[in-house]
Amino acid sequence: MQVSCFDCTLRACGVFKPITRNELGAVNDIKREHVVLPAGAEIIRAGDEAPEIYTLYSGWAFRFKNLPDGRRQILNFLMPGDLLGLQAAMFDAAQHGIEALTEVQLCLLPRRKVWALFGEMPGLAFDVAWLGAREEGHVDENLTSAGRRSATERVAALIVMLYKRAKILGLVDGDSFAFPLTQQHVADALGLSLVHTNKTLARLRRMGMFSRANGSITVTDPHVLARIGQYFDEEIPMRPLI
Amino acid sequence: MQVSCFDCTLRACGVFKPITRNELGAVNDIKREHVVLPAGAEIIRAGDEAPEIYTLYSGWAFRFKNLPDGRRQILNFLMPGDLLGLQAAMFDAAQHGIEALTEVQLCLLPRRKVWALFGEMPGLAFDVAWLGAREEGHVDENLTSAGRRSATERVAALIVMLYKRAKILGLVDGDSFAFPLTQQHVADALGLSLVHTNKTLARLRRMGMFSRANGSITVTDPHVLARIGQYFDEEIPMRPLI
DNA sequence: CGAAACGTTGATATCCTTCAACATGAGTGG
DNA sequence: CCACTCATGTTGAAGGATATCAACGTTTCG
Repeated sequence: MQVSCFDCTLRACGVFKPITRNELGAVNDIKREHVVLPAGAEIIRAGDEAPEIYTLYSGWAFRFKNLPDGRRQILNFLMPGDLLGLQAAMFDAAQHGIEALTEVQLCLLPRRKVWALFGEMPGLAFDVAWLGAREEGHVDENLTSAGRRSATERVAALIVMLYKRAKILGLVDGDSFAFPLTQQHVADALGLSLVHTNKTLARLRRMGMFSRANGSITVTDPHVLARIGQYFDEEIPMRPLI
Repeated sequence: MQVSCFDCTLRACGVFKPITRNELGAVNDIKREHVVLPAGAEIIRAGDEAPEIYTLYSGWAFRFKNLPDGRRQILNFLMPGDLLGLQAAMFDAAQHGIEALTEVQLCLLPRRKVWALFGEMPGLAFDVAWLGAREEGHVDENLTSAGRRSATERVAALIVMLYKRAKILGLVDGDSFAFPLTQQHVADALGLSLVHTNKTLARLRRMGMFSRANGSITVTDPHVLARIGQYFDEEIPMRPLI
């Protein structure tokens, strides 16, 4: 199990922008525990007061909102290197839930200490804000899907988006990567019914856009899928530009 | 025209959390220009490189994305006290546009100086991150509308949301406030067609939920409208909790 | 083996979109 | 002052995309 931030394999693979040894030490100092939770675990519950902040070290999770009658909207997916609970920690109560999609390893960063870090390590404060802005960008894209893309476009755009993120993290092998979402997750992320999601996935599969086997997905041609999904992002660079 | 941050009428009306005289001085030092733009002006264009950051001093604006074929999704509305262009300034190019909904007054905060401020005034760095998190919360809510609410619920939720924000800003008189959106804006924010938006608005109006006159909207009963819209927020406090 | 979660498929219903036409009001130039 | 245009709002009819309902298949796992 991961212990010291100095040995962090995430950092080694270039997920984070380089930071100074001082900054890394400061992060290492405030990191409290290394938590492991199983798939399906609730990491943050809507309404939680004073939730903590975590770095997702391994595994996938998702952020979501529920309407009073139980309808669920997934807001965005979280992958290694993402910060969990930042928005929630800023307010007096979490406005959303976060649930683990796979087994996850989390690095606990007590909120008070993160705020304290703002004063001591301004570079890290910037990085925290940057991670928040990147997450907002993902939500923006998902809102554009739910609001203005057809079912086929939504599914295609979602798969490409996840593919690109997985690729950056080095999780893509050939053109395959582990895909832990059920069709219900896809439906709740895209604002579609389960049945229609199933039929849309089947259509794209029959078109040869992707294939699935033992929990993995293989994307035949990311560019074609991006065109179908009307999805064109400008590669967000890892290193914030100051 | 507004000149000094020390005289800022926004600050006087309690929109911002109190900051120290030092912090205020620092903000005042980096503030460059006071810009006035007419309704419809593009404040930030998607693809802009190195856009600046602004505080919206007066007026309304909105943030949006376009698909290649022109379909438009409005991501969130911006009201006085909001920070414009923060997300865009963090990356190498803006992933969205920002357009003025009414005539707007903007306070220009050069991005480089804002980043410099992170080092000198950690309290302000926190506030910037907090404003970003609040905006993300608005996008979350809009995504939940587009993905999981019916047309009637979406319209109701949008009106209540804007009502509550306007109320906090002191823009609500009785239960009326200036409402500069066209039905096309409402449609693009909610992911509905213009025609269906019109009919849904008409239905809610006939139900007596609200009325309109010379650019203003009057909400009959915010609580009823919130119930129709399945919209229940916990009042986000002005002052961040550290 | 049985149960539970997940996936698939067809039939039917409905919400929302699209198309088309017209109404209203503001601004503009003759 | 009128004619004109353009943006915006309104309404009805028809079509289509997506939801809902129902049933069954498949996989996983205790």
